[in-house]
Amino acid sequence: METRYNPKGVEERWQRTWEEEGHYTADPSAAGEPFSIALPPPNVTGNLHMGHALNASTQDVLVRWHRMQGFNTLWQPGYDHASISVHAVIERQLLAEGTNRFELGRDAFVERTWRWLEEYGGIIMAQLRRLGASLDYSRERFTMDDAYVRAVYRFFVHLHERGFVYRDNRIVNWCPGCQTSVSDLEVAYRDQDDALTTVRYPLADGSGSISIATVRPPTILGDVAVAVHPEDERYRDLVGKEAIVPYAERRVPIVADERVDPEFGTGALKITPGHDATDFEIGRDHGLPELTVIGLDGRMNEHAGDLAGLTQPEAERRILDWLRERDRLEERSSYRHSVGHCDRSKDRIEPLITEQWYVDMKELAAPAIAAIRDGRVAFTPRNQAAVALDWLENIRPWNVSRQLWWGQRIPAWYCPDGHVTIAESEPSACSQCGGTALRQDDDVFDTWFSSALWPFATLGWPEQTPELERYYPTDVLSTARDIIFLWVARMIMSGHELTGELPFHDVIIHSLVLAPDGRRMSKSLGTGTEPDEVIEEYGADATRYGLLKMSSTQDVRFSPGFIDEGRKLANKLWNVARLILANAEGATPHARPRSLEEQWMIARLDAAHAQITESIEAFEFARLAGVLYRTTFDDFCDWYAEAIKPRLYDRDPDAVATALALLERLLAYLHPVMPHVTEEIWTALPDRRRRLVQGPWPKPDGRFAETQAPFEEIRNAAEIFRRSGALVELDADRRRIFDAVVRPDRARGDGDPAAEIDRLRKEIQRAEGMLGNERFVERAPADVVEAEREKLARYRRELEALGG
RNA sequence: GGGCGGUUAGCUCAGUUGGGAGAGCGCCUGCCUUACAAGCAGGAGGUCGCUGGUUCGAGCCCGGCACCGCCCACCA
Repeated sequence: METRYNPKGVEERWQRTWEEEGHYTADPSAAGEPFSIALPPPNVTGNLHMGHALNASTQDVLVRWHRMQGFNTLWQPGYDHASISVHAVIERQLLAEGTNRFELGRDAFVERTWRWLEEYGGIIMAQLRRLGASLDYSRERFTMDDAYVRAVYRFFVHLHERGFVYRDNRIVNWCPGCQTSVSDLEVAYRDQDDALTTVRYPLADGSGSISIATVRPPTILGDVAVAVHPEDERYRDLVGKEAIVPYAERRVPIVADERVDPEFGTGALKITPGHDATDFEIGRDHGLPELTVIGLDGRMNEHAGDLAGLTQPEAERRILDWLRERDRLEERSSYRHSVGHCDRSKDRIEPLITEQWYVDMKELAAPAIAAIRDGRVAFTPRNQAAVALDWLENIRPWNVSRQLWWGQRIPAWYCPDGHVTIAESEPSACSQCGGTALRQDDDVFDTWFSSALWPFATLGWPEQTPELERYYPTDVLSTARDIIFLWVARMIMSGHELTGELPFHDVIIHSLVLAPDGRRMSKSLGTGTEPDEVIEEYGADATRYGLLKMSSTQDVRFSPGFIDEGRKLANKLWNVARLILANAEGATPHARPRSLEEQWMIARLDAAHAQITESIEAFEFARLAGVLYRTTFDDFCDWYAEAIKPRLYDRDPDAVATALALLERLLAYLHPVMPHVTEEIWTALPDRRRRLVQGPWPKPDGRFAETQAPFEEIRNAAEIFRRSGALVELDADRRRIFDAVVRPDRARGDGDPAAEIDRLRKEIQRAEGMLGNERFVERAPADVVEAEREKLARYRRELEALGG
């Protein structure tokens, strides 16, 4: 064995072995309590980023831990088809080839996407393997699998039968780049400087004018009204009159509406229902027409008169010139406001009125709200539940249609008479008139419409498969904060609605990994660090450990320091194993822990067992990593291994056998976090009949809890010795451990006893002060007071030992 | 506008019912010690953001303020 642990070959070899031997493969017919997690499906085109790696590490701890305890585990992998992201990639290619999807045609486009995915998609599973994620790779699912599409259709038909599905002309967030609508949740608002233009609208009766501020002059052509606040004294007299829209020279009513902010601009608002969400609402309430002057391509459309066909900046120039010539341009000022951009393409969102499919979610939200409220779905950290609840309680209709080609095409068919038939498979005739010339809807579903079914559609729903029977509901869902609404809330709703059960009972919201400078990790900003690079440099075990250590807060800056800590831990473990194994030849398998340090180490492992169990059950992975580090470094290596070293060199059979037994336990505890190095060492232990990956998970011994106190004495004595060089009275047994660990020849011994005496006197003063305070003794908890008494006694003993 | 989180050592972060300020990295000193120099031993370094309050006692609980990050929301 080499003196340094080198993870490279080791990790790759074990990853292959575990998978080939089928340790990850779930068998619904096998014994054991089920434990299952559905991996949040990464985008099929995506690369593993730090957030994925962190999330996979935490899930793998849970999965491996349960597997070692004999649970029948399934960690379900798969991909999301990510319709809009994939579109962006393919369309960029087409653009480079001087064509576009419309020239190519729908069938060819979809065909090309499939081919491209076969070649370039699906690299994340390879990256997850490299991390050591124990997913059942044989069960990979895709949201575009035939069976999965059938589940999506069933979902839609079900919602339709329940009466929740409808079509409507509403204002949507239109992305001109992607040529589709996107949901509110996929619009990112960014501050941007624009010009605020104040324009005079003449009153129709010639009695004057009303000034209105806008950041988008081209939309003036779509104005159908002017609105003021009903309480606004300045304009009270104008309500009910008419104004003339500039350029269009159209007469429109002046209405009163409370949604107008009298403080903003001039206090008068132009109403453009076709191009602004608020205006749309106001327009509907006042029964105003809905006029669209900008087309799906972002250019002025046929309703824009002589401006038709122009781009918006061109139209804006023409309108401004027109206004200037007639002295209706009152003011142009710089104005900073937030503007919506498409999350995917970064194009500026164009609010437009289009016909879309909607799902009324109110009834579906109610059971989800109840489940979160009463804890049947518990969030960790707890406060994230409030975030989900707030959204669910104010839930709005879900626009589920997208004007894209890559995705599950909406199963709605139109007959020439305009009737709509919704069915799970292509109908032969219109459900209303029996017409047979049917045409399927062109749109596909919002990507999240299919991911909402992930925990059960991957298991074969709506078929009653053995997998569904055995592994559903799943146990835990682990994901990042940014998709609580998009995904988590919707899974809860759809799961309850379709399966009658909640899809999981725990939701873990893990930290967001930021770049070292505190910004979001992003390839385009050059602030990203790829997990692959980190694994290459430090190894998968170290990476897993480091990521878990980073997982405790809401946001965390990526720092290699934690990964390096993991590398140290793996190396330490490797070397202490070498120490024990180098002296283990011919060791008897019977472990008889006789000495104090052996018993103490068992007690420490018992304590670790309890802490490990608590941390994992509470999903406190950073704490788990800390416990493992301290148990390995401080307890096992610095104290126990040092103390037994002389006996190991003497090949004391009991010491060797005990050391092997304890190492075995330590390896098991570390395995969920650092599977590779632990399995590698495990295999070198004598008489291995099974893989560590299959357990067993060690049980606490429980016999030696009382050994902790005398061992503390030794540690305290060593502490004093190191600080002051003063020798401390110990009995022979304790003296032996003390000598083995402290090694006087190594310690400097030139400490200052006077300083230590000073320190102890201060401590004694403090403790005496507390214990002398009547209110403390009366009011503080009894165990706290007792602990102080013990400390005081100890300090006094130590002081005495120093001759102070 | 509403909500969530953060502010502790030079850096990244722990700190579990309020009771002796911690870890890793970095820095300084001494060691190639028969597992490990990716190591060992020792050390320096902090008014726990500011400010009131509760308490015998506050990094922790309550009020206010400042700054940072994120989420939600129809400000033209």
